[in-house]
Amino acid sequence: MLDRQDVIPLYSQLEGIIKNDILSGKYKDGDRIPSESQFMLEYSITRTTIRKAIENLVNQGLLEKIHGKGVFVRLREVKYNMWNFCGFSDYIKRRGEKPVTNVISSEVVTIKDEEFFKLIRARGVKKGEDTEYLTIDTSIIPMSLFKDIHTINFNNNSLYSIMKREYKITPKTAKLTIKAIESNDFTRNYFGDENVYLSAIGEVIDDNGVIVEKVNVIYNSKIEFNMVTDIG
Amino acid sequence: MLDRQDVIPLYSQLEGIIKNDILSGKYKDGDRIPSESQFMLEYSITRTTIRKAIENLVNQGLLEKIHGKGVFVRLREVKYNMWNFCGFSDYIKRRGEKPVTNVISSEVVTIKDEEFFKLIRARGVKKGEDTEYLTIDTSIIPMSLFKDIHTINFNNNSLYSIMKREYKITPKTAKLTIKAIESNDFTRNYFGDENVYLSAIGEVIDDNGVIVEKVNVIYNSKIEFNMVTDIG
DNA sequence: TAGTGGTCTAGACCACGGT
DNA sequence: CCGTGGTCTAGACCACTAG
Repeated sequence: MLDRQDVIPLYSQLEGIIKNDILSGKYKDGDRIPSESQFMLEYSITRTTIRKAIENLVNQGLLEKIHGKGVFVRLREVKYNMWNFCGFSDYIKRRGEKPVTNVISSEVVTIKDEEFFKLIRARGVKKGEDTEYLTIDTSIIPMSLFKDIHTINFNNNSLYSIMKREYKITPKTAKLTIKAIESNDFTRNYFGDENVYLSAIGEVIDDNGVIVEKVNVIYNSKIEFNMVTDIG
Repeated sequence: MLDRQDVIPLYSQLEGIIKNDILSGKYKDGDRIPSESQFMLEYSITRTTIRKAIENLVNQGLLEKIHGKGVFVRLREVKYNMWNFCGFSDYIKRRGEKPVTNVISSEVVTIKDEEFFKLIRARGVKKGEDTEYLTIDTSIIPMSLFKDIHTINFNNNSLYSIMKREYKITPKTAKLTIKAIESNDFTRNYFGDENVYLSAIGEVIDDNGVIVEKVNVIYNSKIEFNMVTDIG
C-alpha cells in the first residue's frame, strides 16, 4: 500500500511495489502489468504519478511499453542485470539464489589529510559448494561523515543499510563512468579467465548532494548492462 | 519556435532547441539554462511539457538539476561523450572540429533468406593531417524496408538522414547492451594500441517499434560513457 | 468500439537555495 | 522572502491495438 505521509514520493513507492512484484515472480517475464487506469483505481493516484513510476522502470530496462497494448515485463536475459546497482542481496534472493559477500579488505586510509574508510568486497551467489562472484566493489567513504564505520563487519551488513540506519544518511544518486578494463589479479582470482570486464567508477551522493561514497565496481561478464536511449 | 501542427511532440521539439543551444555555445558549460517558468512564458507551454524535455536531457547527461537553484549545463568532460549516439557529425562540428566518416565496407548480405545491407564505418575527427577515429559502427539494415539503400555513398551521407529523407522512416529508440571487448584488427588499425574497448550492441527501432537497424558500435577509449542512476 | 498508452493543460502545494 | 525545482491532481484529446 502507498503511504502519503511517507517522505518517499508516491511514484517511488509504486516503483518499489512493481519492482518487487516482478522480482518475486508475481509478474513474470512477458506478462502484462496492470494498465494505468487499473493502477489509478487500485491506489487512488493520478496517471501522472503512475506514469512516472513506470517510466523509471522502463529506463531501468525492467518494463517495456507497447502503445495500444500495455506495459510488459522484460526479463528476457538469463544473465544478471546491472541496473540493480544497489540492493544486491535482495536482488539475488529474489532470483531464488543465495547472496555472498566477502570482505577482501577493510582499512582506514588517509588521502590529502582526510581520513577515509576503504572497503573492498567481492559479491556473488552460492552455486552448490562454490561461489560465483559477480562484482568486486571498492568503496571509499569519508570518516568525517561516518565515524567508527571501520568497526563494522560488512560480511553480514549492507553498506547502504548501515548508512541509513546508523548514520541517517540516505544514498540517493550514483554518477558513474563506465569503462572497459583488462583482467588483473583480483579479477582472475574471483571471476576466472576472461580478459576484459566492465567497470563503473564514480561517486554516490545523498539527498543534499554530499558525496557519501566514491566507488569502483568491477563487473563479471555474466552481468549485462542494458540501456535504452532516445535518438534525435 | 515550436510548431503545434508538427507530428513531433512539443517536448521533443523543445529538447532539440535546448540541445542545439548547448552545442552551439549559446549555453556554455556551467551556465544555468532558463527556469521552467521562463520557458513557460517564452513558448506558452505548461511545466509538464518543459519538465519532460529537461528530464530527457538530464538522462542524456547534458544537463544537471539542482533543487532550488536551477538547471545547469554539464559538459565538464574534455573527452567525447557517448550520449551522442546519433548526430555524430553535428556533435563534432559543434565542438569546432571536422568530422570524418570512412566507409570500411558496404555490401548486401543474406541472413536466413532475408537480404540486409551491411555497412561498416569508421568515424572520427580531423587532427591536422591525421584522423583520430572515435567509433567503428557496423549497421545491418533490412533491404525490405530500405530498397536500393546499398547504392548510396555513406562517406558523405548520414545514415539516419537518409532513412528519414528518402524512406520516411524515423529511427527513434536504441536498445543497447554495453560490453567490454578486446582489441582486434579493426581497433588496432583505427584506434591504436589500447587493449580494451567499450562496445554497444543492439537494435534501433522507429516510431512503430519496427527494427530498422541492428547495430554494433566500438568506442575509442577517448569516448566516455557517463550515467546517472537513482539508488533505492 | 473499447481499452490502452502518448501528449498536454492548468492548476495546487511543497522543499530547497539565496537575499 | 521570492524564485527555483519536486510532487501531485483532475481533467482533456489523440493514436494505436484488437475484437
